[in-house]
Amino acid sequence: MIAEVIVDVSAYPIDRPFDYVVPEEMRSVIECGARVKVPFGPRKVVGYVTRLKQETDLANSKMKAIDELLDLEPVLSTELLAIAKIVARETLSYEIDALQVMLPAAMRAKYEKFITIVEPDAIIDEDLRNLMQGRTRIPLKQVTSSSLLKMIKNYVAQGIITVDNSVSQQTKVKKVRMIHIEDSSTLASLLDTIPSNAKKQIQLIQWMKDHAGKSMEASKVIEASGVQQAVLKTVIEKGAATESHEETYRDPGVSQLQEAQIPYELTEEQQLALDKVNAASTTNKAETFLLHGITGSGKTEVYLQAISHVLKQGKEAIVLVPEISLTPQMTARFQARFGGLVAVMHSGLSAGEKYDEWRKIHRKEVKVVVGARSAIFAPFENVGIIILDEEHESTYKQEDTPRYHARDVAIWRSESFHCPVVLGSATPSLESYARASKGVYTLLQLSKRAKNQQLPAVSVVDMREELKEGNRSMFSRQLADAMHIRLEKNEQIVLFLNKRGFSSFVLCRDCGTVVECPNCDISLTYHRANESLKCHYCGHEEKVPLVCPQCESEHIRFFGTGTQKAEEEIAKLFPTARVLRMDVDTTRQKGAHERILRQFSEGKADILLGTQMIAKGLDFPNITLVGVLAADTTLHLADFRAAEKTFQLMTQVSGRAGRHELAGEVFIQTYSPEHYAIELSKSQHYEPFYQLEMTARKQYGYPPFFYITLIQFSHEDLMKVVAFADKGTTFLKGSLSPETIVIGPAAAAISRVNNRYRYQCLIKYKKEPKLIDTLQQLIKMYRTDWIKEGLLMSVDVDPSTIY
DNA sequence: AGCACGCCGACT
DNA sequence: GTCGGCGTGCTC
Repeated sequence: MIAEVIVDVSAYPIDRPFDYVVPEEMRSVIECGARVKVPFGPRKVVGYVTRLKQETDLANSKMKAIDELLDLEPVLSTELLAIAKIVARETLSYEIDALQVMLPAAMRAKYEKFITIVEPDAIIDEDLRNLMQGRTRIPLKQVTSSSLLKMIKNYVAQGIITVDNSVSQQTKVKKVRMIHIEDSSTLASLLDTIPSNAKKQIQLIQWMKDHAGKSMEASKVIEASGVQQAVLKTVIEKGAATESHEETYRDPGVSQLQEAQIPYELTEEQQLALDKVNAASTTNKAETFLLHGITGSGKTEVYLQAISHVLKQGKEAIVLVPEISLTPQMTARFQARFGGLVAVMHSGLSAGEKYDEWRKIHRKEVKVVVGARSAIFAPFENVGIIILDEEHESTYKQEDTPRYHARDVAIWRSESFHCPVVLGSATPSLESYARASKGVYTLLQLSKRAKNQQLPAVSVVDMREELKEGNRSMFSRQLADAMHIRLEKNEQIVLFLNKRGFSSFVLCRDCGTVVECPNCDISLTYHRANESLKCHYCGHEEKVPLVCPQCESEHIRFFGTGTQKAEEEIAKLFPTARVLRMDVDTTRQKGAHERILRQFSEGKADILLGTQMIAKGLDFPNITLVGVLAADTTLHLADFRAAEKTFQLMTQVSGRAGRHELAGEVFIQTYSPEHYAIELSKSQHYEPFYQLEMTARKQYGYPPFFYITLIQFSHEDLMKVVAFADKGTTFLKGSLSPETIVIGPAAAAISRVNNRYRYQCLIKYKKEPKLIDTLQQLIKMYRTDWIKEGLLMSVDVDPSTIY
């Protein structure tokens, strides 16, 4: 028997299956999708079995045998193996990368070199003896001094020391010590043998008699009986109980926010949508739905009931949410409805916790997974429905290899399982809405709010007028007045600002110099907390200059507005208001999101001030006012999705107000009130925005009218990057169809990051059968020659941003 | 990607 | 003379 193995080496010539002989003893147990340890060249690596066969063209003499079978139960189903092939092909990534992305990071192999002393007596050196401390095998990386390293090399040559490579897994299954208490008669007779001065032992056995025959965790026994660890140990040795180590799951802690468990009564629209989705799941139809529902229209309830429906058929459900730690309310709702059947997967979990959640899915102990992007690869084998909430979110596109889009993977998987996909959004991506309009997806509309509340009244405030009237503050008079009223009424306010930090940049008013990052072509951001300037691209940090570095003028000051600056201004204007700030700086700690949101939900603050992350999912009854401090920030980005992003953001943020009994009001402050993305977010009407934006996309040749692929080049040397970008672009132009448009090369919007110059080239096409092939050739040239000259090149099919 | 093999300069 | 620099080529 021969196994085709994809080995854990990300390199161009290695990106193909290698044949290995399956040793006799593995033949009855080995399966596709299992991990194996194999010899590869002079070393050992982990690989994935992708096929088992009897024949090979390869000379028998070349073939080696599998070293070790790592999984008796395969970690990847044949379905996921097939999906990995599709992902690798469509995103032009290595198959091994596509396979690895499907598994929790904790399962990835760890490679470490070790040195082993074969002849301890031959080692005379004092330093080496000290380092070894009597051990015969230590990791090579513990040897730090170069003189010792040299010496070891010598010993290796003489055969006194050997170097070996260990391939281990980072995976650790958490074990707990369980105590199994004997029956009461055993305990009673044991009690007679305990000397009367051993009071603690007697106390423990007495306690055990009340719990005779039971099994419980050692820590619980110690806590409940009130004795020390040592006493327990002695008593066990005397035969009062037995102990064992059992597997357990780490407890990531369930969100505190709870919701009603009973399904809500559906509105007519919701029921209609649900019926259509249920019909598809009942008849095993791979149909993609676009559930377009305005904010507060109760999309989640439709998801929940559609999931109930598939669970009743004995199938599983995958639910994707943009980034789950942002919406603890969402998870809480799923857990309240489906209880222990839910696994949660998001970036806030530790590697061990993720691994445990993965194992619950793999063992089919849960039926529903709620998670961020990578949860699309949940190892279920009988999926009945896949849901992507907020389908327009760009976080569904992975920004590094494999650059897959969860929406695409969802549709591929739905075809394997013959199950429906539900894409839900109040502001669908133009691509999805266009597909729904063409009938590729089935459009489901929810046009009314579920509890029949009014949409909030949205006002657009022209900040140019404010400036003219002499108001230089970042709060317009209208917004400030509205805030005063809410504060008096003890209602809550959400303020949205799309920028963290204190202010966007530092500018000299005499010579116009903006302080820029020395490594990147971007201005630095002022951070109040440590009086520093930070680069958000490379992490460069420096002290705030007191005088202009160019002209030495003292008239150097901060411009623009960040969340920290806003917080300060609020303190000045509304001294009594209690403010919570939520941005990447205040939420870096684990659980900080939940803590801030809980504080706000418990009414411990009047104002929640935050960036992007507060736009989604907040659902608190007492929020009646939403203010967008600067709507323009996303509008003028050099990206074709800028208008769409702005409209989506405005609509999402506005949707936070007045979701319950109290009516909501929204103020959008902007310097471009006439822009259609802002103008139309006032009414929250998606359709007119869609029509206008489609006209613009058509005119400029962007998605959904054209597909796009972005090639990025970067090099430390400006001349070299230009030369390579030119070479690449010329090649593409010559190889692709004449109808395909190749734009560039041009300098990227941020033309230098981390001291590397960046150029890019954009391919636009409606139909390009040669695309994948041509890109493969380009990548081959890069991998074989260009990379050696220090060039970095990336290919992004269907990029989320070209900026 | 790693790792071994192999062919030329500066040191004990 | 040897140590070690990194160019070249291979991995079932």
